[in-house]
Amino acid sequence: MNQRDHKKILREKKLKATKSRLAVLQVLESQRQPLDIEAIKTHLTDTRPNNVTLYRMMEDLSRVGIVRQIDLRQGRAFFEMMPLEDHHHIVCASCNKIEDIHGCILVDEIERTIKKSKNFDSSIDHVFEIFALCKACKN
Amino acid sequence: MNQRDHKKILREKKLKATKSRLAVLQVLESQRQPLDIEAIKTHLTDTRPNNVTLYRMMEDLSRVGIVRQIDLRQGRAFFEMMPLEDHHHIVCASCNKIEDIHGCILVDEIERTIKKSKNFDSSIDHVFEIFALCKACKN
DNA sequence: TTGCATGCAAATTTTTTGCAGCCAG
DNA sequence: CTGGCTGCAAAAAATTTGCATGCAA
Repeated sequence: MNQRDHKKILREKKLKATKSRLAVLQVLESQRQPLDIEAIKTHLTDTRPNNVTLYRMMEDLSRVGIVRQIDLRQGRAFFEMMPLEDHHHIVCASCNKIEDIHGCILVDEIERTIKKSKNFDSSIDHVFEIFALCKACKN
Repeated sequence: MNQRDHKKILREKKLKATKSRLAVLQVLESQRQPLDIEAIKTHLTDTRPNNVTLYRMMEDLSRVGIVRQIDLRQGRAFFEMMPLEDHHHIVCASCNKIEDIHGCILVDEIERTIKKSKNFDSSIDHVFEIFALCKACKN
């Protein structure tokens, strides 16, 4: 994904392709793991949007499905690019190490679930995180 | 689950069976849906622990696995009794309505995932929430 | 040009910390 | 009795709001 792609994606969602947004998307893309607001700022070199802007940005990007919000039980929100191929995380409850879960088969499960639901008939997004103690922290 | 059971559960986890804790467990048990700190207080009739106490309580109860923490993307933590038979939720991204997902088959998926992991070999807990727009909010 | 985006200041909300007093075991 | 639990005050951290200015389309 290069900058041109991100511009296109933003435009399709009726969001302006501002420098800040493109920079943030670049960071999320390259880091390949959930980042909180501070971490996003850390990785931004030139353009350094205000925290308020970042919060509003992440809200907008989440709403239109360009990024997704992740809860790692650390008292604040984390974000990552909405994955093309779905994946999730195992999080160490002690040192917060994150390992990706690939090849997840939840799509079918979600389909089945929605079909049985009485209030819902389609899903926007989902989260699936496993919390555990990593081998290192067990000692 | 009556009060005697809760006492036993707390003792087994080396936590004292105080009035506050028993009252909170009673609330979580009877409400059968994730509650935040304010909601827990609302449902407490006589004993009304301080917010600080509630935060510390939920941390302890989560740590030992009596309750589990849920993220509903509402900017604060929700809690529910750790379910005997695993279940999860579909949450409306607009009105926050919650519907339970029963008969979830994630246990096997988690087993498989942990087996493939290099940093982890067992799990404490997991979350699986689907976010969607409910039929009412789609209009 | 025009309205969405951003920055700044300030407020609000959520969660944590320190310390003194309390009560379950 | 005694160490874990709780309350109160206060601080810290995360997130939101209002308004003036800026910039993408």
